[in-house]
Amino acid sequence: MEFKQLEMFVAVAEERSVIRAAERVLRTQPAVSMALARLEEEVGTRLFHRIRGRGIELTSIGEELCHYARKMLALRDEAHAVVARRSMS
Amino acid sequence: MEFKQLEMFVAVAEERSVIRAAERVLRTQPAVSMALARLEEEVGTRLFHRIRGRGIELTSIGEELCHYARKMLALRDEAHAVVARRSMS
DNA sequence: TAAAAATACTCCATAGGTATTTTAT
DNA sequence: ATAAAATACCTATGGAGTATTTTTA
Repeated sequence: MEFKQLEMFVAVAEERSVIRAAERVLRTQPAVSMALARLEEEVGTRLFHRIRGRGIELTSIGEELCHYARKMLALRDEAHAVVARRSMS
Repeated sequence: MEFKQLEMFVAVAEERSVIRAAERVLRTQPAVSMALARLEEEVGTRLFHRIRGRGIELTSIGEELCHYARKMLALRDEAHAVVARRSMS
């Protein structure tokens, strides 16, 4: 599990689309597609329902993971901010 | 910021030694040393006081980041556990 | 001179890009 | 026929190992 993966995962969850998520995170569609595959591989479960030609949306386990993903990303940002603030004062 | 880096960072903080941290996380001393350097580079601040020939210990900013690091790692583990539990039931 | 971290270097794994294929509508 | 995701293939970046150097006590 990597922060980069989590960013892509959350983007796909929110956009309900790999292509749009890819634009948002400034990567290509295959890069995002494979990142999801690796994440699912790692956790050993499907995180999305794929509807070919239509889109993609979270499974219920995916939704649960998505909550955690957001928390982790938020913590990372907060950590950055706190360190940045303290290091300049 | 990567989870791998955070694991190494916390290990060094707790062991107060790059060498011992490296053993603990099953990596080599230079690997850990460079991971710390990259993390410091990224956040733009010193996270440790180096006492050559003696050891290494957290700066006050390092301590603050260490709290966040532990939280992020704990969340990751919790996320794994939750997904694993739900995916088998 | 011993103990610990940093640096130099090399190599390899893999994340990511381009191109293409598959699948559902 | 279109739209979207998956797959194949290739390349380059950078993480990690071995060997060595630096530094302080």
